[in-house]
Order: sequence, then structure tokens, then C-alpha cells
Amino acid sequence: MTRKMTGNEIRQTFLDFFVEQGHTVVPSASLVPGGDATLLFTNSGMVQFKDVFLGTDKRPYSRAVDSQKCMRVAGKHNDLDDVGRDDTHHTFFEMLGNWSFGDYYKKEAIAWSWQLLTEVWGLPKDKLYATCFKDDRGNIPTDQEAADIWGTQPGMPPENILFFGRKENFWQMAEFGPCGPCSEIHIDLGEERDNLRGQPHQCGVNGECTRYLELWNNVFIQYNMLREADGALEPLPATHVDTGMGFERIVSVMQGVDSNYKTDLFMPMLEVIRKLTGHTPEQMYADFTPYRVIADHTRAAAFLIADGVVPGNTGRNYICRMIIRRAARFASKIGLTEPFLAKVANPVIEAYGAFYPELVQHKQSIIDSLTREEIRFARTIESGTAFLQGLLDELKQSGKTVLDGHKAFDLYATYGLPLEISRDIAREQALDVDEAGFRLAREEHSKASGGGKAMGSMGSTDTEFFAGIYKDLKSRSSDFSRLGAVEYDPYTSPRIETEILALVVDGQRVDEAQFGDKIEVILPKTGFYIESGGQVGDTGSLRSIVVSAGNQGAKNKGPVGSAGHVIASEARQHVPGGWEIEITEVRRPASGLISHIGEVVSGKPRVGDQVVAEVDRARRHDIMRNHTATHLMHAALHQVLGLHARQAGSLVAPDRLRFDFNHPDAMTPEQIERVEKIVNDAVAADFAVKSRTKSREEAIAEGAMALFGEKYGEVVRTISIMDADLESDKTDDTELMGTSHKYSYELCGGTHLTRTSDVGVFIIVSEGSAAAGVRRIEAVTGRGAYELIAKRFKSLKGIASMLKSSVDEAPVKVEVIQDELAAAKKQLAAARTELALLNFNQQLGAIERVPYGTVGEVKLLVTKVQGIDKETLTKLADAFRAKYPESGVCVIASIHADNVIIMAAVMQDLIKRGIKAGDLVGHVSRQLGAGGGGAPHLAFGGGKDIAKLPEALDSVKGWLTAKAG
RNA sequence: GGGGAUGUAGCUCAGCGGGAGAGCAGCGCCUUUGCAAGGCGAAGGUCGCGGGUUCAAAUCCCGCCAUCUCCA
Repeated sequence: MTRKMTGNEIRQTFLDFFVEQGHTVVPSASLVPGGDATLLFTNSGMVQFKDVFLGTDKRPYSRAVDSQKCMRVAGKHNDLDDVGRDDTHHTFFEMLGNWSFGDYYKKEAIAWSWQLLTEVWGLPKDKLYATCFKDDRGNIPTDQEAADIWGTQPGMPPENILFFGRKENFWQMAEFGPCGPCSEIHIDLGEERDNLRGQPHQCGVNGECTRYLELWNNVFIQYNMLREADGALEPLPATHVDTGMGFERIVSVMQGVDSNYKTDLFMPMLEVIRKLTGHTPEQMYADFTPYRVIADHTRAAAFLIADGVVPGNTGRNYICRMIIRRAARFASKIGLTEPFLAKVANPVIEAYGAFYPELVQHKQSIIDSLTREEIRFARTIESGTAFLQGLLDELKQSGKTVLDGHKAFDLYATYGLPLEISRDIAREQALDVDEAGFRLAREEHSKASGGGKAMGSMGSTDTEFFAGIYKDLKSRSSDFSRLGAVEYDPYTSPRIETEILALVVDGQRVDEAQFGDKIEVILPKTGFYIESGGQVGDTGSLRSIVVSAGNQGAKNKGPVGSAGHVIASEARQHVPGGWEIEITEVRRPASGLISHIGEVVSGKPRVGDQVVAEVDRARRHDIMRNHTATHLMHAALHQVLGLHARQAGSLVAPDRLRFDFNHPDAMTPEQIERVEKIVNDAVAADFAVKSRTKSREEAIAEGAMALFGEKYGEVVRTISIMDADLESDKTDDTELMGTSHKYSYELCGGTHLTRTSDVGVFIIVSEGSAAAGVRRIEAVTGRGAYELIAKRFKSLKGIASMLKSSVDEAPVKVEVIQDELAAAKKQLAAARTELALLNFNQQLGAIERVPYGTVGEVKLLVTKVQGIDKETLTKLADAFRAKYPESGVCVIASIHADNVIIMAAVMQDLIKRGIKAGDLVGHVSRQLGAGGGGAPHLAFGGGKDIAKLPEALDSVKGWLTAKAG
């Protein structure tokens, strides 16, 4: 092949090759792993197949091929700081993989990888190496099988087959569980690619230099590592193949360049950056790191945002912010200070959009989020810099030259000012930053933030106990073993009749439970909904069916539920052996099992008893209203705010619904009203709500909205809400399934109404913030909404009657009253002041005089007033000051609200002679059992002991005289 | 989930135990041929919310809320 293949072509030939070998192309899972709380991001190809290997998930295919989006950033090895400094590391990358789930094994996998590399892609056979497993501890058998198969590949040099130990060639998913040997393919890129040329180093496969490059890892899962047997291996009944090939790496090899960044995957981005800086290519390569960082991080951020991870201050969102800010920081090194990342993201969307349509779909959101974050970062830097300058000025004044590392870190941790920036600014002023101290402080901070307890231990300890029950039931019950799991159908009927398979009380299996027992019940099938997708689980009851000749028939023809209930209540009263269990929670304690948790409220349930399992219908109906309303609101938010307003969390309870979504700003009251109205219009329009199951691929292709952080199987349930006019008896869905006339279309496993009108009313109760960039709405529907309306209406009527007005006129009336009140308050205060001044001015005429020193005389006023507040007192002081601007002292006591306020004012000239208002007030207040103080010219104090007030006031004269002496 | 910082006039902020302030914007009047602008004046505040300490809290302490920021 003379022409070099493009990256897109290389990806496509990989997929096509394995399709020819009978593989199904599986789309990449979201970067946000579904149903895996232990993982921040999808970090390898196997994440979406993990449950298949563990045996808890089944797929309609046994051979798959994919290109998986991966993020490796944060976590145990956070080498984010290294990304961009070399040519091979990335935060975001793609992993090509082919998969066998109990289908083909080593022979096919090895042959195909050889064929693809050498024949389809034409890589030189003599430059390729294969590594196989040979235990360096001697416990696990050598994978001679793989080595032998490699030996038979056409053109494979026998000396290029090598053995390595556990570190390189043994793979395990976790500490225990599925594992096996792996076989890697490496390529020798030639001497000129040895970055350690001339230095003594280990030069070879798995060596120290860059000459030998690992291309492809084939993992052969064949063992189960047992926890209980201290890590012993048992062979798996079915063996699997899991392979992974770093896409960027293979592209660099295929395109014959010495850097992943010089492939056509990155060059368009680098060109955009280069145009912005005005550098020549030579200048760019001379200072390549900033370019690599910007390109890598922008690509990663674009993919993250497309998967709903917007820049924020917590969790995944924080990572997104971190990489954007790092890109912006490196950009400033090459003179790019204005927001520009959106321009760099454009080529990403263009180049990857065809294969990853989410990039195109969320293009606007990507551009907005990037730019917004750049602006926010610039602001952060600005305020941080100002703070830093303050510290540096202090430093200069104290004659030091090195900024304390702790302070520099505080600047970073509190104001978000990175070390590099602090350091650069310091150096511009011939100062420096203590970097060792900075790192020390960072470690302390990291520890203080509680490194250990990031994740709560959700892995309940009783999983193995229930797994035991599962195995036992499967071997005994024929019904159960046929399905291999408890039949779960919360959609068809809220009431089913079945039998008890097992009872658990206090962690023990029992045959019979007693009244009052806290109990877990296993049935072969259930209609109870298990908490999922934000919708809370069902509650309800299990009741014994007591069959007596008389009402056997009634049960069958009567309305569902009521007959059963009659039987049960009769049984409870009259029939020995009748019982009832109140169910409060439903869960999956182990794969394949569903357990109903509750309490025995009457009788003694026994294993084997016939049972009516009935969901609390009213509660469930409330939940359904809230769930359907959630979908309507989600659609309304898209209409009002834009497509970026995607779900970021949801709670669907009977009494309310809570919905978190991506949106950078608080919603305006108008927007909230519009959303509320749109939803209520949709309710009034009585749209049909349809649920269908179909393949995930089909649903996504039709435009069904999938939520990030949710795990979807191959077969999904979709909920569509559409215009009632278009809903018809047609069984042919294809016409209806066009997205254009659908109001809402989501993948959802929850329970829903059949008509939107059943929602009743939808009322938004609150809109607030859940995290940076995430808003939260709480709302009510149906009965909850009615209760709210009734309650609000009642208080509104109460208010109206208190105002002696109608409900409609109340707001205007309140406004009027408020205005009047404000005016009256103002008037009153003014009148009080005026009155107080009037009285006060009279007293000013008859002022006492005390001789003072030899200089002159002090004019002293000591008086007592009633009910004058602190503010007015100060006005009195001003009046005094106006009359006696020199050599005046006044002390006023006001009895106000069961308290005495003492105020003293001293004129400026006396202050200079050491007479201070604060001291004077203190002198008086102390006699009243309290304290006081203030400024030299004006001070306040208090008093608890009102009886002593006359005496205390009398002492002022003495105090002043003493001051004179 | 945890640490730190910040919430004061429409905006930007000062004040950090004793009279709630500045600049800008906005309003009124005046000056100016007009513009740019200048002068004078008045208005604008539950000092984020709720407790506590104190004679006295915007200020100190505690809790909550919001925003920023770092670490998981």
C-alpha cells in the first residue's frame, strides 16, 4: 500500500476485518461508565463487557469488535502532569478491541491479529515480536499453547517469540475473579527511534527505550481466581478473549511518524493552534509541549462534554475543568490568552463526528462550555494574581525574596492560582517561590481531604449467602431453573399469584417465619419495581391465598385485587394459617435473585405457601405520574434552555420528583414558568405514552435519548410520548417512530402512565443549584400537586382575610401596606428624633459647668431620656456637638426596651487632653453591671441594673474632676 | 465526600466589635450651541439566612444556603 491510510480508515479496516470473521460491531460505551460507582471514567475496552465476563450479563452475540472511548486521568496513578510532555501519553484515547465471549480462543485470536497486522495493514513480519506468559513465580502454568500457535503463523521468526512473567503477561480484572495469561505484539521501530541511543540501557521488547513499541494485547481469560482459596486458580467453564490496541499508537506506526501527535488525528488541531500563534512549523516543533497539551486536552474535553461531563467543581466535572484549565495554562505559554479552545475543538468534531455522532449532536454545548470555562479561568487568575501581588509586596517590605510554599499553595487551593503562574509573576519581580514547601503543603492538603474513604463499601457481605440460595433454588425448582433467574415484570400487573421459594430471617434461611419477624422473601416472579434509574422501589404486601371451596371461583372472576384482598382479610380473621407480610423494600441481593424485604404483620408464612404479591397501587400510581412528568419536563427543558440541559441525576418518588441537569446559570423565573407551562400543556394535550423494547442500536438510531451514567443492555426499553392525533391503531410502528412528531423519546426502564393527562397537574416547587454547572428542580404532580395547591390556597385565603381583601387583590394590597409601613416607620423615626431633639435642646440651655484644669471649663451635660434608640441618641450627640463644638462632654442615658443605653460624647479638644468617651462610658456602665466602650469621640454602653442609674450618672462629675486632677 | 475562601447599594468593592461607606451606574436640577464632560442635590441597604456570645454584632462563635477554589 503506497498511500498512507488515514486514522479513520485504519479504525474502519479494523472493524471490517473482524466483521468478516463474524463479529458484531458494538458502539463505544459512554465515557461515563454505567452502573459502576467505583470507576470515574471508562478506562479500557472491557469496561462495558465486565458483567459478561463475570457471568451476570448476556449478549446476543458471542463475537464483538469495537473502538472504545477511554479516559485515563486521575485515580491511583494521576499522571496528568506528564501528558503532553511526551509523544505517546494521552488523557483521552481510543482502544480497538475484538472480543470472544465463550466463543473462539487463542488459535483464532492470534491468527487473526497476525493476519490483520501483516496482510491487511502490511507491517513487516520480521519487525514484529510476540510475548507469551511464563510465570516468574512458577505457580501458574506457562502459556505454551499461545507460543506454539505463534510459531505456526506464516513468516513469524521463531526467535521473535518471547516469554515474560506476571507483570507483563498475566491479566486480572481485580484481585479475584476472571483472569488469564496474555500475549502482546510489539514492533521494532528501528535504531533511529531509540531515544536512549548512545546510553547504556536495556534495549528490547519491554525494555527501557522507545525503539520497541507494544501494539496489541490479547488477553485469554481462562481462570477464576478464588477468594476463598487464597488466590488459587480454577479453570473457567467458558474461555474468553479480550484484546486491546491503542488506536493513536497504531495510527502513528501505520503513518510512519515518530509521534502520536504527528498523525492525522492531531495535525488539524495543531494547525489551528499554529495559525493562532503565527509560528512556523519549525517553531512549533521546537516548543512542542504546549501544542501537545492543548491538542490532547481539547480533544478529551470535547469528548467529555459530548458525554455530558461539563466543567464543574466536583467529581468527573472537576476533571473536565482541570484539563481545560491545564490547556489554557499551556496556551498562555505560547501567547494565547484569549478564549480559543472552541476553535481547536472544531477539527475534533469534524474528524471524529462521523464515528462519534454525539460530538456533532452536542457541538454547541462543547463550544459554549469550553469558552465559558476559559473565561471563568481568566477571571480566577486575575483575582488570584491580585492576591498574590499583596503577598509579594509584604515579602518585599520584610526584605525576603522567597515566597513561603505554604502561602503559595493556599493561593492555589483557595483562589485556584496555579504554582507556575505564581512562580512566573514572582520571578518577574526578582522573587521566587519555595516549591518544595508548596509540594509539602499539597500533600498535607491531599491527606486532609481524606484520601482513603472515597468510596463507601457497597459490596454487601451477604452476596455470597444469597448466591448460595440462588444455586440451591436453581437445582431444585424446575420453573426457576428454566429461566435461571427470578422473573421480573413490574410493567404488566401490580398483582400476581405465585408461591414462596425461600424465606430469610436474621441472615438465616427458615421454613417458617413468625409474627413480627423482619423478613426477606424470594418468589419465582415479581411485579415489584426495584429502585433503578432514579425511580424508587415499590412497597406493598404479600398475603397468603387460602383456598376454600366457596370463594375459589370468586377469585377468578372478580376484579383483580379486590377478591384477593377479601380472601386475605377473611383468612386473617377466620382461617388458621392465613398470613400477611408488609413489603417496604425490594432488592437484588445477588445475580438472578430478587428479595422482598418486609415484616410479618400477621400469621406465619411458610416456604411453599401460595401467595398474592400486590404492589401498593396508589403509591405506584403517584410514582408513575412523577416519572412521566420527569420525561415531559426533560423535553421542556430542552425546548426552553437548549439541548445541553441534559439529565445529570433524577429521583422519582411518590410524593415528589427531583431532577438535576446541566445548565450553567440559574433559571430565570420566566424560564421556570415556561417549563411549567409547556409540561402542563403536554398534560392537557393528553399525549399517548408508549413503551417498547427493541435493540439499543435501533433505539439510538431513532434518536432516543440515552442518559449518561446509566447502564443499558443490548435490548432496551424505550418510552415515547407523542401527539395523540398521530397515535392510532396502526401496528406498524415505523411511521410513528420518526422522531419529528415525538414529544419525548428516552431509553427508560421505569414505569409510566399510558396517557399524559393522568399526570393531573405539574408544579415546580423549587429551582436551585446542585453543583457548579448543574441545576436542580423539584416538582410535584397529581395528588402531591393537589395537596400543595390546597395548602397554598388555604394560606392565601388566610392572608386575604387578614388583609380584609380578596385573594386576587391581596398582592396589590400587600404592596400598598408595605409602602405605608415603610413610610410610617420613617415618619415615626423622624418624629422621634425631632421630639427628642426638642426636649434635648431645652436641656442644653441649662447645662452644668465644672471647672477643668487651668485652661478653661468643660461644658458637661448629664441627662436621662425615655425610649430613645441608639440611632436617635447619636443625633442628640450631633445636636450637642453643634452647640458646643469645643470643650463639651455629654452623657445621655436612655431607658429603651427594658435596657439602659449609655451614650457619651466628648469634643475633639478634650480628647487630646486624655478625656475619652469610651472610658467615660465604661466608668458608668460598670456601675450598672455591664460594660461599654467605643471611639474617643462617641461611645456606647449598657446597663442591666436600672436602679443604680441615678447614682451612676451622678458619678460622672466626679470622674471628670478626677481626670482633671 | 473533605479542606480553604467569599457573600455589604443596580455593579466593583472598602469597613471586620461601638454612628453602614467609596467609586461607577441610575435619578433630579444646574453649566455647556451641541458632543465629550463638569457642578450641585436627593434617593437607593432585613450587611446571604438562622441561632449564640455581648451593654452593643455587618464585624466574634456555631449551623445552614449560595458562589469560587483545591483535594478525593
